[in-house]
Amino acid sequence: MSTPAGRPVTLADVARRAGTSTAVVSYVMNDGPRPVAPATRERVLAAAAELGYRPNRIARALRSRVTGVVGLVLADALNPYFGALARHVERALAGHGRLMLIGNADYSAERQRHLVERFLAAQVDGLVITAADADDDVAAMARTAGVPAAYLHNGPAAGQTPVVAADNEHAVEEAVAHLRAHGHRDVAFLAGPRDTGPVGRRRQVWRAATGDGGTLLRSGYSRAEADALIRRLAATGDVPRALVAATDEQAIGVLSGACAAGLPVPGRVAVVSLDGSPDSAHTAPALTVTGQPLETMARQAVDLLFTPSASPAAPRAPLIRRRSCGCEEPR
Amino acid sequence: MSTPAGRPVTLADVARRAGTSTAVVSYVMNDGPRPVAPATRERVLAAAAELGYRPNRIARALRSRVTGVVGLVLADALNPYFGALARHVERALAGHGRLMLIGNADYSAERQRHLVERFLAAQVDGLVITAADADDDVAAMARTAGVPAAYLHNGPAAGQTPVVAADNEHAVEEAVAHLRAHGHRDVAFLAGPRDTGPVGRRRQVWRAATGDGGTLLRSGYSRAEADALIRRLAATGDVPRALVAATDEQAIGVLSGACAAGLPVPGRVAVVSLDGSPDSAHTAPALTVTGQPLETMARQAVDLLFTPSASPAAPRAPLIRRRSCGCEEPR
DNA sequence: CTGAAAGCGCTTACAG
DNA sequence: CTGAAAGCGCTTACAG
Repeated sequence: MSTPAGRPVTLADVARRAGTSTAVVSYVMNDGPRPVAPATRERVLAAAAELGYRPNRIARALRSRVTGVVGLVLADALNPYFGALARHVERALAGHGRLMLIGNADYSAERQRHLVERFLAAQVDGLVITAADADDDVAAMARTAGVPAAYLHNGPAAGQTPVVAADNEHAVEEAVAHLRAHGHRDVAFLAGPRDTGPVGRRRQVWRAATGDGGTLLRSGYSRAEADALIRRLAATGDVPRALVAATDEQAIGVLSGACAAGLPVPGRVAVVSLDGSPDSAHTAPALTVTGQPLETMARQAVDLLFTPSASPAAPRAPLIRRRSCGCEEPR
Repeated sequence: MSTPAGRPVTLADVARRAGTSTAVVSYVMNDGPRPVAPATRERVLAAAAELGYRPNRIARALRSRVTGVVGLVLADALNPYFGALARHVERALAGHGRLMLIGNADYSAERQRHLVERFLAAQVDGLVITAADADDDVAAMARTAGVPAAYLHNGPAAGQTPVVAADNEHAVEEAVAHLRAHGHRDVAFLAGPRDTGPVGRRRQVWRAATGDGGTLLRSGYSRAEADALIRRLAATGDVPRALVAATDEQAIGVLSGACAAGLPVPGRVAVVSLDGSPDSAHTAPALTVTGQPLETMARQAVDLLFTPSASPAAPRAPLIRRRSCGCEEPR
């Protein structure tokens, strides 16, 4: 709706129509901070409705220094794990009445930095960062600007900013123990290219849990790269009998590579994955995973923005038994 | 960076330090609209750097009526098809120097309306909407507010707002023809619960292409529901020999259901899917799809915001031959 | 080429 | 309980 002039309706228009001041209109639109007489309130509400008044949040933000917007920097928006995390962050923010600005760093430290700069320029009320590069403590820029920030899933452990992540140690131990219970002495591990971040941590815990008893495999984090690795290994008969994949994307690549090479899962190679994003329940065969509590993680990170405190205890990722490990699938 | 007082650095601070006016500082920060003497420009730039000045985009937005932010309303952020679309929209917007506010409607008309309201209140410069409910022309609210909008993938055909979508007619015809070429006389179709939006259109085109020669199946749009359908059909031996799935999510559910039921794909049931999101290349087996040109679609929708015109021609979704239809996979 | 000043649409002390 | 007015940090005619 707009005034006859075609100009958007402002507070002043409503005040004029209701025969009162802009202060009073503001008080009724915001339910405070001063009381308003019921009769006046009614007049204001009626005027606002008649004119189709929609408050300008930008003007409000400039004056009150609260934009109602929080920025989320994602390492990789195309990865369903991060996609699910983003969805949960949006929902947690909606619970606080906040809108979400989202930006994708595509694993580039430079883009990550650029996004944080732009979000701060946009005067976000807070920043959630799933670090693309944990060596660059971009949250420090937020702190300097007085903007609360939290890392989610991955972030520099040494910095001042809290890092919310699942209990990866426990998850890896569960995964290895479960494959052992299926009778596998050697449990291989499919790691990323380098051992950084939470995925690097998973690799270390696996080594501690298996001693010298398992093969270390590496591939990029995409389905395509894990798929290619398995096909290559299949050509020489070197595919392990049991495997823990560092991420769901890699596990899904293992499944498609094994399928293409004619290697049955779990018969020829048993697989357990460590993310547990929603997708993992509907692969062929269904993936046994340690299910990261994404909703809890997202909520913890968002809550940290509004009530600053130390990093909360890392929530556990329970083992979800499905078919890929060798368990019978429930019907 | 901030002033000694701990207050954020403003244009006025920079002007004071550079010994000039705020107008001139604004001219150099924005490279216009008035010329500035080179020497003055240097002084301003130096002062800004020394103080760590970061322009307040909110203040700029209030004055200039340009926020630099565009809103994206998504029908379902957890669906990789929409996730990939969102990623492309973000990238296209970055090309125009815009940030992206994102909101998830979860297929609810009410939430979709609420998000558009909030985005308009946030004074977005434009709105891209993948409609959750094409019966409710929410873009009309944007038009009233003078904000450009475009529908992407799904939107009301009758409205004033352009709808960008792929050429679904051609895609379905290609899919059916390809399965026919593999020797299947009967080509079934897995549709959604109701025939609305582009997916409903696909169903109609399939019927036109097959006449009475194929079975119509229906399930919800989630992997889980398609998975359950196939298991149910398998129990009675009613799984078709060849199937076109309306969406990737359903096709992936078909794959996992068939795997669980011991039905080989493509041997027992050949599958072609109509989305072609990135995921579809790494399923087991890899999905043959008609690959929607998501990047082109996203770019078209975004460009429409900045240079209004009629809906562009629907880009085609080429058939991508992989394993699930019965083709040999390239090594 | 530069500066003084108005104004974008709100919120909020302050005075009544 | 209500109103007149200052001010958030910018941009941009306007005058010089």
